[in-house]
Amino acid sequence: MPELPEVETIKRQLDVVLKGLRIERVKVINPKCFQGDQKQIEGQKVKKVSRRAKITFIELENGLYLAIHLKLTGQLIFRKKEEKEQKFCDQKEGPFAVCELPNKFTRVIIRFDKGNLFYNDLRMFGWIKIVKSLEEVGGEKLGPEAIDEKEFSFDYLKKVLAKTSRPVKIIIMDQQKIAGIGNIYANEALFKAGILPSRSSSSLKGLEIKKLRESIISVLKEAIEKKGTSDKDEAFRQITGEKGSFQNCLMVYGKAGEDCPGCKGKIKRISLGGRGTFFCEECQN
DNA sequence: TGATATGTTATCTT
DNA sequence: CAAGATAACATATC
Repeated sequence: MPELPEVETIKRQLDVVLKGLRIERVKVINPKCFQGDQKQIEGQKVKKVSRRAKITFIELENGLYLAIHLKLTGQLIFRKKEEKEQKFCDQKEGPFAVCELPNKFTRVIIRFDKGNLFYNDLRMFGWIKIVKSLEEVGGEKLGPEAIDEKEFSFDYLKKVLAKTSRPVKIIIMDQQKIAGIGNIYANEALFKAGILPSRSSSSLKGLEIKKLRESIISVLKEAIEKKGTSDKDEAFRQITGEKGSFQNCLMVYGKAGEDCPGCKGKIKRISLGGRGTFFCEECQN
């Protein structure tokens, strides 16, 4: 699902494509997904596109932002006006195929002078909000960015983990403590660090904390390079409609019953905090 | 048919 | 009151 690497991929691509374009009209097909008065942004030019945690911000020249959260199944697809041919069509068309746009899951269409930005969202958990600041979408509550090596320091992580005995996986997924990690990368980072997801946070030793931090940073950065994860059923697409490729690099996520890549054992699955949790009992402790 | 998937928040419990 | 746990949100898939 869209976590930091997926949103970063979208942010980078949108910044290139939208910068300087003018919003002509906003068509809200499903009002549940759009908050604010679209007249405030019609006619505005895009200054740049940025990201905080899993939220994308389209910054406009009048100082307003379009804040977008994709939640579980949101997609942002940009199609140039003259681009009739639909690229990156899935062989077998699932609910997340973007061959034809708009489709039945298109909730908002933002028409620019040079193309259309389609917001698709099957489950409609996600949203687009017109805001004046990050605070309006909870920005002040967020912890440091998980890929910010300065802010997300060893000392910071050590301090956060020392405060609680809850499972370490739950803590690293808590956006108020560290921003950007979701279920996929929490599982992957813990495997890479050799730490069981259920381990009490306060029981981690200095060396384990160091390894966990390094694993989080390296997994996220590699996933950004691979342009995110589009697993079997997954909604995530780049703004062209193309899938990401980090699903080919997953070690444990979604692999219950399969061989562990590090030993002879099998990947186990448990539920932690109501989320699927994947690990190897041999390699993680 | 019902269990399952997920990010965030609201709400309940300790 | 805060921390922690859990339900709710929507819907397609197996």
